[in-house]
Amino acid sequence: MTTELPKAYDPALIEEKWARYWVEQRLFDVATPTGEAAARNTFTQLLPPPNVTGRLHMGHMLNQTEMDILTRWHRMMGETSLWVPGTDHAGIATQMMVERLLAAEGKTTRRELGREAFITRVKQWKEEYGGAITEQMRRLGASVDWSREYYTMDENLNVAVREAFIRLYEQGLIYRGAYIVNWDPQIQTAVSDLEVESEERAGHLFHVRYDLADGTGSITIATTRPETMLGDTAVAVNPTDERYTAFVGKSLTLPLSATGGKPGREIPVLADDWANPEFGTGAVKVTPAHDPNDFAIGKRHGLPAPLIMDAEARIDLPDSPYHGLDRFEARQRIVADLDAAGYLVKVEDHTLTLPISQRTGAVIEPRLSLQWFLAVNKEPAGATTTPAADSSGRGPNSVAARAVAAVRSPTNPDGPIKFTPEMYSKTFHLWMDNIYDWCISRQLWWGHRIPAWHCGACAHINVAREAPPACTACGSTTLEQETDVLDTWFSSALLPFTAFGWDGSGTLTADLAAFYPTELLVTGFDILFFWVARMIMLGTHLMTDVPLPNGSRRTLADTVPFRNVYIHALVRDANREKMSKTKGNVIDPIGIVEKYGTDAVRFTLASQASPGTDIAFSEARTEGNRAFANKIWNAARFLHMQIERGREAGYTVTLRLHDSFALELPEHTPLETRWIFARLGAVSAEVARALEAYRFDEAASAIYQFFWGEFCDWYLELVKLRLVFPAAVEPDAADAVTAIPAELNDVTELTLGALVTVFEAALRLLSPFMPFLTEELWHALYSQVDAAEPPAKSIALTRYPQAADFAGDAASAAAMTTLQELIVTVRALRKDLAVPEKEPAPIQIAAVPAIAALALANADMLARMARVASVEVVPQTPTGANARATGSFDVAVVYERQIDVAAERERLEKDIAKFTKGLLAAEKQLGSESFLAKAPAHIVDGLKKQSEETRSLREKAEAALASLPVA
RNA sequence: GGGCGGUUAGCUCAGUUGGUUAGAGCGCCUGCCUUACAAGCAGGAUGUCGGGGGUUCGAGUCCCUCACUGCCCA
Repeated sequence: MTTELPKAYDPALIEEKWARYWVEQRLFDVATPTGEAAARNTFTQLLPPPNVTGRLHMGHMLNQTEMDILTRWHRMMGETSLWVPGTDHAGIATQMMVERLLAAEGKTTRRELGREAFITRVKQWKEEYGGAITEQMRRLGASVDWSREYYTMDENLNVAVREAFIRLYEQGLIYRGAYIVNWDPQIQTAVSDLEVESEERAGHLFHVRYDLADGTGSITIATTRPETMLGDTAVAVNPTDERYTAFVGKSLTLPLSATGGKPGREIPVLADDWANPEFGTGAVKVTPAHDPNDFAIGKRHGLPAPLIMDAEARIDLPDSPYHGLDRFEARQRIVADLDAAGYLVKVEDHTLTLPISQRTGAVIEPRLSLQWFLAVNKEPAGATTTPAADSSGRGPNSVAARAVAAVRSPTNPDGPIKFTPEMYSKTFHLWMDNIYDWCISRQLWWGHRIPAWHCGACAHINVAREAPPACTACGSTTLEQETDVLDTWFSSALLPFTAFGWDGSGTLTADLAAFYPTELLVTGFDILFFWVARMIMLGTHLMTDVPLPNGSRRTLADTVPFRNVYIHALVRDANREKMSKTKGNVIDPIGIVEKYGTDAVRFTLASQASPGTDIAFSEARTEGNRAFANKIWNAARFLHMQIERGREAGYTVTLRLHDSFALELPEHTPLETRWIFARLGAVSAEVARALEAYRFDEAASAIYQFFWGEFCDWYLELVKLRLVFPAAVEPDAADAVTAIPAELNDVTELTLGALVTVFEAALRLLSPFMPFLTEELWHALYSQVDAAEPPAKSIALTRYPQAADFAGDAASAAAMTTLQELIVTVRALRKDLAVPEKEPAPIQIAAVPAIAALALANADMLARMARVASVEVVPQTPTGANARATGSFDVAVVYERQIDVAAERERLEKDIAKFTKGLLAAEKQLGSESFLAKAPAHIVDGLKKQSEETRSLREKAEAALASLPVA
């Protein structure tokens, strides 16, 4: 059965079909290798889990394209190539989405529904809609192992999260404490520092007078947040600030605090270095419960820290006239009242930097609250090595210290984890050097609940796997489970081992034995700290207990979650603007895919994915790459036609898949076929080199250049010379077949075989980049050649082309290059001479005997490619307007038509100027003693040779110019 | 304020440890509907490599400095 290829390439007709086929046939499922096979011929990657609520964006598509290219490449290189997909339960995002849903449908709230029912509702939502983003992944052809798909709220994750928590708690690394956290009043939870962005906004600096309690004077403070004065417990001035020295130790009466006949509250004036004499008035109010810096001051001076706002950031002081007001409303009222009471000294315009919640966009309210933290710099209890804290005071076995040791950098060359581009390791270390404890609790309902029970009697915290029957401290049975859940990133930090069955027991599962550490993590810079750093911290800490397959204890290098991290660029819009919903410049990858096809978009992303540079996504380039796909499509149609003709002429067309054919070419193999195999080998080597270095752009460009610039533009045109089928020679003649020499027949058959062999190999080369197109054409090709089944269920399961698969033939490659140069020169000359395109013209060539012979021997090639009527070798260099000189030959086109003298003059003068410039530079260097003495011989020789050549070219150009008629 | 990048053709970007006359795609100009492909073919134009200084026989590449620009952290 043969497959008819439609005339035009239409990705819509093929992509969905193959996407479905790959999933249904489970082609990329990986069985756990055991025994010998487990001995590390694996390539394993973990998909950075997209939020289950998410929709695919360009960043995902870039990430997945890169991961898929590598996965497919390693698979085709014969490795056990495993790519594990999954999704993240995304605590805040998911909870918000379901809350919005509830509001929209039934006008109920989470609280009205209750915790249990709400969670059930979230799970329902996930069942129904949570697959959207993985559906999109399937559409993109991601060659993942769907049988291993994870979800960070899966039951096994729950067990693992609990075990990890308990372990860290028992080691004294998890603790609970009252600290200032970033409070998001919209969703009413603490968020980590990483989840806070800062934004500059226009605001005011309010100068407020605080009077001394003894009435002897006043201090004016400056604040951007006057509403927090309700919680002031001091005013601080710098100890070196002479303006205020006399005030230190005295008491101030807090303005507006005298209410209902009660006297105003008194607060002390403190000396503290934090007060900046340069800023504002040099005196700052101190609100320990609502500002991180003030909190630190409060700690230093033992100040009380009264909370003045509730979880929604409304004033929460029942006795105050501001009770119940939103913080911004309270600000206005308080400023008005201060003004009315004469305390407001002045108001300045001031640009302030506001902390904004990344998830909700709400202004963060720093708030004192009880939270759970992971101590990152602390030595774990029971650590085996003696703590010898470094200068930073960080324990050598602390999670941060191990993570730092794990990442390779110029200062840490033995680190087992290598970052690409390397510069990110600097960023990583810089961040790690300043890291502080990670707030891991969230006041949400959706997430892994913290396994702790508070004793109602003695307040002891019981951390346990299951609800304990009684308090372990006092025996009371009044226990209440902690309501907080864990930060989403806590569970995703465990993924590199939970994905392979880690349950906290220290058991080495077969999957862990085979796949941990994973080989590579491909991700964006944005989650370097959120996720990458935390995986490294928890992996290097928790995996120490799991033995190696040989039973020995893991060293640092075996505990790391991955050995390589490739950080890719950000995809921006065509104008290099960051894509954002508010700007409305978000490019939906699915829309682009529908317009141009997945293959074209993948190829575009790959070809622009140069490390360290952001990608300005270009639709024009995508269009160009769709044209590339179309080009290949049409090359396939050409092949099919030739195979059909061959069959009609009685040939058997055999597709000899990477067997000896490409390596041992028969003696009568024509030049162009020797050349194309040599090129195929060289390109295969280049692609391998590029992919090893994550140079997707170079790999893509090498393949593009080969497929279009060499295979299509040259080889396909040249084989038309060879594919002379008996019926095609003289369709009417009865003796057509006998008119063809047997030798020529051999060449036809050989060329037909070479053509399909090269094309099939080129498809394999392209396949990781354009999996759909190549799958379609590969199957179609097998249906066209002799009836045998394809050697695999998919091109993705075949061998990747490698340099050693093809005959290298340097002599043929060089000869071909010379002929190409000759053809291009003749074409250009013909154009200058305005020879009509279809009119053949003779040429004259002067060159060394080998090149002259080459031209004569390949006159047929010249005829086909450059309409050369005949080749005449002449002893003397042709000069004049119809001649050109190159380093290898001089050639003239014999044609009488007058040329454009002015244009020719201009061209020659330009050439001469260029040659002269080059010559001058070369002569200057060659005339320098020190150059001759110090430069390596091959540079000197090369320059000499080149300058001789340039001199000769310049002479010829001058002669040509002189021979031009005077204008 | 601290840190890390970037500045190369009209646009988007390559350019390995310094080495011969700096490349690609897109766009642009000219001519072709050549039976695989007009989503194509052939030919062509275009750069004081951000400015200045230095090291070197030799600098787009290394160093200093300035300018502009982006990102991260305060």
